[in-house]
Amino acid sequence: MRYVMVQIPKTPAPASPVPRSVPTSADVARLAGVSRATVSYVLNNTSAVRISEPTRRRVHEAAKELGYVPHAAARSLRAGHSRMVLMPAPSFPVGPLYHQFISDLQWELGRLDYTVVQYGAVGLQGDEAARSWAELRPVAVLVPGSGLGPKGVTVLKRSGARAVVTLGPESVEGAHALLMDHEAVGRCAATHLHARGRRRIGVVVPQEPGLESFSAPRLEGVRSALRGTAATVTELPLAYDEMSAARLAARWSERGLDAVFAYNDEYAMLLMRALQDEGVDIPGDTAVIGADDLMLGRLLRPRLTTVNLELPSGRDLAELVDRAVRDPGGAPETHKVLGASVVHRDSS
Amino acid sequence: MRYVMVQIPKTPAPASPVPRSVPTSADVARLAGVSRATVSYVLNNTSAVRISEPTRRRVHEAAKELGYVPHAAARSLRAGHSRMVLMPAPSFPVGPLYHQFISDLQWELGRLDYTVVQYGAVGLQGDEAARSWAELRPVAVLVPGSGLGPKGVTVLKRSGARAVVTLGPESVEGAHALLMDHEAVGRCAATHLHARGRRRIGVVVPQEPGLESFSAPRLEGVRSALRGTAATVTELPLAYDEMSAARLAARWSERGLDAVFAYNDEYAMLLMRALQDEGVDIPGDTAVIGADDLMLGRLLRPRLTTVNLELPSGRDLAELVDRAVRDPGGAPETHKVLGASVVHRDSS
DNA sequence: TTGAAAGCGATACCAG
DNA sequence: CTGGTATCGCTTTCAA
Repeated sequence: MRYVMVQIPKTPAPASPVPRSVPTSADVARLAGVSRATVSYVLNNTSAVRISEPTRRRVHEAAKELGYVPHAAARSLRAGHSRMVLMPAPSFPVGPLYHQFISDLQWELGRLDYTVVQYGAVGLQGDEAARSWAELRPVAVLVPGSGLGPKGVTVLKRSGARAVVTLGPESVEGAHALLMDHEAVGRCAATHLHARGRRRIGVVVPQEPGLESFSAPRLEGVRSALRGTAATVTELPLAYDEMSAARLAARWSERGLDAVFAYNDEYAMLLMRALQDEGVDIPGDTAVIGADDLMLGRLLRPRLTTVNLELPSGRDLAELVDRAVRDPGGAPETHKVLGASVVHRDSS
Repeated sequence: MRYVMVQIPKTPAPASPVPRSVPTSADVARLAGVSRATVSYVLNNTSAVRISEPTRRRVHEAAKELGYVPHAAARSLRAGHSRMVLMPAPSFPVGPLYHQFISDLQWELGRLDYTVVQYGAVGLQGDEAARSWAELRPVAVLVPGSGLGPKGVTVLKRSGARAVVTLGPESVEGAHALLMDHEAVGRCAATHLHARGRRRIGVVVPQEPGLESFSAPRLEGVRSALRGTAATVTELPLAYDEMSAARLAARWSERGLDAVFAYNDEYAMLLMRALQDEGVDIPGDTAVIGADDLMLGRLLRPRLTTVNLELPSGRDLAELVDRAVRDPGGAPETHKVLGASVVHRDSS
């Protein structure tokens, strides 16, 4: 049942009259009795020009009185460039790890005097999306996931973006790349399980949309790590709810799996609980390993073994962006930025 | 230890030459052999004017050849308004609930032809921040949390924002408000615990910064629900790590608490595990209740009792925004938008 | 020390 | 049907 918003009756609303028009620097100039140029000089503290103290005061007072706020679009139009770093808002559900990363990044870019803008470009696909980003004339674009093609990169560069950085599984021609090597996550998990004697290995693949670009390489990583061994790999579709987990667990013994890599800790916890409820002994009958090293994984019993992922520091990425902006001609850099390492606990 | 980005050696980079200048509609006009006006008509499908088919083709071809992308800032400068809905990126860590809400909202506003932009204004405080938002001349501003004062609202309105909506614990003069009544969450939890005979009630208060604006009202809600009863309320500071939880649990018996409301499910899970490790029986010795109704709370044993929060639908909020934009003179609406209800499981 | 004016890119009015 | 042109708000050169 959908929750319905309930309006609270209002005390006689003053309904503050909408100001007829937004004050411009011309209004400030008029009120202060100076020219627009002078206003600009004063408000921007232009050092190339000296303005008398009385004039400065008059301008500042006029600006305050009118509630003047400069118009960013007009300014950057005139300047011919902006310091906006655009980031399409990720369409997939992000975990705390990624959220922390974004926050850091915003902070660090802020320190370098960039302005970070997350753009909600829902509904547009690939090059369409790139076009709509280009309309904002950002100085740099940071694209998470794998939605950008070489064509999109060209569009962005042609429209003045001095740096295009992708943050995903593969690098794109012409753009800097932060390679999130999700295959390494799968390899890491698989190697661990194999080393501990497991041979019939299941891999959970979330059914939630938007996660394929992570789950597919993780699965492929498992496959590649086990290639040439006697171990088998079984794909296990799983939705993020208890029913789906129960269904999977109910027929567990039929599959004869002795280990499972569960995509991440959340799916791992879900599945582990369902298996335990079915009487499967963990890690005796089946080993379970997750990924992301969530705090909560340590709370289950047995404590969950996991693959710890280390994202690049926001600072490093901010510096990469800044470097690229300053030297747009430079060769695209490609960095591997997923430190994957097993944290062995009790579930494997 | 900080993970260091490793650069991968590049094959001889073609270092695509930066295009000398960004194509404008004038360039398109020149190439197509028409005037800028005609270009504008063609590319915007202006219906008030008929352009011959051959001309249209020439314009489209020229635009494609040059990779022309219109300049959003110039356009909105000329138009005198934009359809940008600005949302300061929340500074607090957001859960899956909130993330889903934002996604929905973006989608729904997109359907109404608005463009949602999350603005990373880290480091600025209150009215400073409002000023920097106003520079972007958004048509509407959606402010999560409690960082906006009446003064900020005025600044935004003066600079042309036709709707200002706050999404937080209290309403602000002049702005529409979506009241997230976190006190209700605390009241809900406290009432439940009290009804089940608990009298010495602890309330977890996270030590992580940025959460005060949620935790304080939740605590106050507990207090107000128990006012006039014999029950006592004890504040329990807790950081989100196992050590902190263990420390708290170690001295649990001294406190003689028979119930705890743990801020949310994550803190509840953390604390519950620590208590169990100390031999505290749940719910026998101490009842535990969380909030947010996370999937993972159902995985612990005993299953975690929680307060389910229902956020408004993105669609409702999108419609509120649209309504406000169309009728900026209308009285500010105030809606209560947190449906809080106890989900009773086994930990209480 | 201050002011006049050009121009950033796109659009819409009014003539032709 | 198409082209000139004024205009949005701001910065910055050049003159005064």
